[in-house]
Amino acid sequence: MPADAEAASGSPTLADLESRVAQYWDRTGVVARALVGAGSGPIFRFTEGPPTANGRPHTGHMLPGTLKDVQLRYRRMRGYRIVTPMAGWDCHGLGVEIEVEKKLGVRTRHDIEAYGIDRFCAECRASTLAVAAAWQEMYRRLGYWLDYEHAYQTMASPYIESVWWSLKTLFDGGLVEKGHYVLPYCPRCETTLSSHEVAQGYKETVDPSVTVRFPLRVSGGTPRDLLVWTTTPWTLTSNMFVVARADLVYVVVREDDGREVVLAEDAVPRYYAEPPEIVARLTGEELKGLAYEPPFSFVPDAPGRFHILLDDMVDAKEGTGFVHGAPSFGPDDYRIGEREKLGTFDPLSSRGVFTSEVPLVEHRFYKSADPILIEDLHRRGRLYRHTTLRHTYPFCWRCDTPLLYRAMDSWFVRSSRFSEAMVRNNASVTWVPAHVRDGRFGNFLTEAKDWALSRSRYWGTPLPVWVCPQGHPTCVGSFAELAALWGRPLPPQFDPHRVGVDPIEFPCPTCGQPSRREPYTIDVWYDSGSAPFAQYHYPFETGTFDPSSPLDYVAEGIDQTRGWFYTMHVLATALFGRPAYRAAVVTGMGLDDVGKKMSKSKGNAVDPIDLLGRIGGDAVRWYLLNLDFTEGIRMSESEMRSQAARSLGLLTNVATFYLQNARADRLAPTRGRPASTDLLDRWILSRLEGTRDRVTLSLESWDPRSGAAALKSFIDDLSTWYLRRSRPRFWADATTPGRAAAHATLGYVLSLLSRVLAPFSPHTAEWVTQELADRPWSDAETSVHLDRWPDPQPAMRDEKLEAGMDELRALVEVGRELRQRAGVRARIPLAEIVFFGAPSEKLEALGDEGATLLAAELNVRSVRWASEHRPDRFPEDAWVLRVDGDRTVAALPRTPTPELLEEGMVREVLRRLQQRRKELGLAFTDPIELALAAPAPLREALERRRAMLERELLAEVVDLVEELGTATAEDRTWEVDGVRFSARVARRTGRSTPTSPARPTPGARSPRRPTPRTVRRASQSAPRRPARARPSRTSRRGSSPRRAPPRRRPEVGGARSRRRPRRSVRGVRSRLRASAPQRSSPGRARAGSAGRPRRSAHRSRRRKRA
RNA sequence: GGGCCCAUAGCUUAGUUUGGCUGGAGCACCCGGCUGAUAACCGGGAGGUCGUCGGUUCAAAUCCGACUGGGCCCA
Repeated sequence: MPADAEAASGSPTLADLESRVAQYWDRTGVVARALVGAGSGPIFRFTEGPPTANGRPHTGHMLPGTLKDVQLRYRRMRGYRIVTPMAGWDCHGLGVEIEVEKKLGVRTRHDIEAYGIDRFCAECRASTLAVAAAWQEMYRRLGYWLDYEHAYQTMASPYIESVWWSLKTLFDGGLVEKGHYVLPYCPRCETTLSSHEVAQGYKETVDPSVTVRFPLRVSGGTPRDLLVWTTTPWTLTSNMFVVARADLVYVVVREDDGREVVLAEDAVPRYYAEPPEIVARLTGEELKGLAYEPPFSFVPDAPGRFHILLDDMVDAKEGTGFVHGAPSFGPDDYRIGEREKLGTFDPLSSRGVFTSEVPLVEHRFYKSADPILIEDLHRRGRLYRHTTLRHTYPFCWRCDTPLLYRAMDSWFVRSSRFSEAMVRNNASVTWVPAHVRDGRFGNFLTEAKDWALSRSRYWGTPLPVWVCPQGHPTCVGSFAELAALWGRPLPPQFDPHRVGVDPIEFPCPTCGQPSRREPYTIDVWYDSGSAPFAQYHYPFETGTFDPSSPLDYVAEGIDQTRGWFYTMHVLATALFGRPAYRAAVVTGMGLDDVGKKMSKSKGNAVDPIDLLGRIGGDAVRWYLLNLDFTEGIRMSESEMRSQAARSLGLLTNVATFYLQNARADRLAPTRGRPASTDLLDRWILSRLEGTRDRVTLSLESWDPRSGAAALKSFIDDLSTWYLRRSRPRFWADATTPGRAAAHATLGYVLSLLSRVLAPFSPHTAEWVTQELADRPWSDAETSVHLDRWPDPQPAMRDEKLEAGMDELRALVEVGRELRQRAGVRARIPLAEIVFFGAPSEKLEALGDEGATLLAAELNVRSVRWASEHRPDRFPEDAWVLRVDGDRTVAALPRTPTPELLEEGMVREVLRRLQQRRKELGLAFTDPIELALAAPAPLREALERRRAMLERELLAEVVDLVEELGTATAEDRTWEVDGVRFSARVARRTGRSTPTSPARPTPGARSPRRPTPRTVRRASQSAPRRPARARPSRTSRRGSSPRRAPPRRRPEVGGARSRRRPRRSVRGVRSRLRASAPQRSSPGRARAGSAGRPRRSAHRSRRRKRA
């Protein structure tokens, strides 16, 4: 935003403000000081969830960063020592490899090995660092303070050594084992895939849908066939059993050809249009153990094979109620095969091609074998039905090859063995939102499966297990241990990646034969789950890591429940027997501004760094913190802008006001409670204390939303009520005590508010703090972020006062509405407003000051309460407002007295001249020369108030004339209520330093007479610029007739309907009603009839009066 | 296909735990007013099938069920 925008408003834009603040932080080293922390305070354990370094950050990543930063700033201000605010990068993994593969133009494992694993990994390392730099830049602009210089990296040797230690610890406890397990496998890439890779590759596809006869082996009787349905006919080559469900009802159906088939009763409608002839009904239990003829003869017969088994995996929602089992090609199949000790049969090569074990389709890719196999079944009369099915199926997200689930050798963490402990440990975790604990996360734990750890890849932590030809595994837990086993020192630049460890062989400790490393890397999620201890190189260096203590706080996106939240929890439970964290906050994912998931392919992804550069980190943070962040987050730049303008912009404006006015008196903001007895001062201090309280509570309960809402509402009250009503005091003469009290109060409020705001909007809070400081922006290394969190000050809180003010503000609304309905502008003073009833206790608590405040806001001379609601109690020529339902009744005189009218007109003139001053770009300290032309009555009225005009306008010369004389382009003419007047305003030339102040009149408004120093400060912080050219409102008003207010009948009882009032008007009104005599008046008119006022021209009447 | 969560005005949302006043705000829009920090403020207006359908109840945004749409996770 250009500098002149700043000048126009007097406040900087958020983006400008932030760059100034960021420069200050850089220059003074405040960040480093804050990160070091208080030193002696209680420890707050924290670990930054390491972003994966294979893709640039997107806007969704700003949310967890914001939440974490809010909490860390708050804890620092509470005196905690953050252990540790270290940034971290998750460096390994297939994602990084793929980036590098693209860059190098290689596709297959063979290509990589030809290129050289060492060179390939070096590229991976470089790629990682480049991505980390982008993350750091995003976080920096967001104001997320971490120690980036000492960021932990999962690819660093010490980190890897810690991971090895943990693996060995688990291995020694029997929790890391080699197993044979069914995993998603890409036959083209020749590797298993991790679950999140598989999730990326689901696509709709068409597969064969075949129902096959499995003849039961029965001696004699009618032949009976089990009907078995599958969409993967190729797996029938490896069939070993059929599964039924014990409690399912199966029926035997006699077909037209006399054969009998067996299927689940629920499946009958899927196979028969007409109800078939059913010859028998059986439960699954009764079918158990029956033998059948396998569909093919490739699987050797062996005890237990080719029988009906029972399992709950079966249901009758689709298919026939029988599922065929091929242990090598399905997780359930494998589990049941293991249970029944049936062995495995896998006739596929590593590239997914049938071997000679299945001669019928030898050399065929598994998918393309289907038609041949189906044809063979058909020829042998085994095919019952053959159609196709459209469904979703996983494909390799890299090469689009259909994946297969296949039993493979793999290393596992046997997490299923300690799932109960994980559930137990989870019970004490505070989750936000709470349902995650027993919902999604809890479910994962209860059903925890073994964790497939090994990957057949290159860029990752190598699995530190060596195996000899006898199959004796040796798990290595440290570099020193490896050297000892090897019998010689590791090279000086030892790299524990594959390049460094693959060549190492050592004699098996058990049998002495040479052991070679298992050629796997481990799942990257194990790396990041190790962060809480591995970032310290525990246990080789203990540092501040305490194995018995969970982290106090973590926050990440909901996608991490199965990711980082889970792996940390598994490792914390297995290694340390405790939960991984005490509080976990889970956020929704980032969506675009129409609520769709952001993705590069859709082109709707916004670059967060660009966004932050445009609108600033505080605007983004403020938006995120005021949302329900547990749901999907719409990243709407325009919303961010407008919400920030409404709160943070208001605050900077209030601060600017304070600086321009209050600072003139050299009043430094006090840290102690200002001693003012003024009603508004006491009120805003009470509101401040309440706000501090709510913010504290929200941050203590890990959910900043209610705190942000409290801050928003406070800033609104500060600007739109406290400051608006306090302005006259700021303009009072310098010697007036009320002025000093107002200054002290506002300064104190801004100072304390900036501390409470600091965790939420660190830049804005710092700006306010610096601007208010004795030595602003000095190199004294002061910062609001080095301040302490404000202590509770219960004495400052006065809830009765707040309640009373709420009622008062509700009455203000009634009064304003009344004025509008009566057609009397706010600028024209009126003698009184009358409310019927008695002021409530709450309102009474505000005392005379309350009445004065109410009168001032409504521009009436007095506020009167009439106990009885009688027409003769109304003011002369009353205009009565009655609020139906609540039936607050209030009245105003409709006709101002001549004196009041005159005063009002003078104020109209004054107002336009002030506007003119502003148009001319004059500072409030610039003196002017003024020539004013008006018809006689108005001119005389102005003449009588000449001194006041001079004061208010800082006009050193005032010529009151009938006509301005020779017209100039600078002249302006207005017409108000039919009265025309003109003015010529010019900056007073010559010495611009103001001369002596106007004679102080007690209680009267007077312009500030700042000291020269103040003038300089004011212009420094808010350089003026020429006024923006914009259409003159006054001329517009002059040329178009004012919309007349609605006519109302002045009689009592004019009813109208009213939508729900704001604030607690209701309470005020119902209490008013209690004392209103005709509360049940049957004459109450229906809304919309008598109460609906007609539009009518009041203008002529007002003109007449004028 | 399964699990968890969500759906209130064009947008952001309060209210849902524990059913009960006429479902409140803010932004944007229209009319009017005010304004010496303000892109602000004040009054009025318009804008809601509380996602849909069904159930429980004297009474449902709120409790229950199904469905639709969205998000995440799993398959």
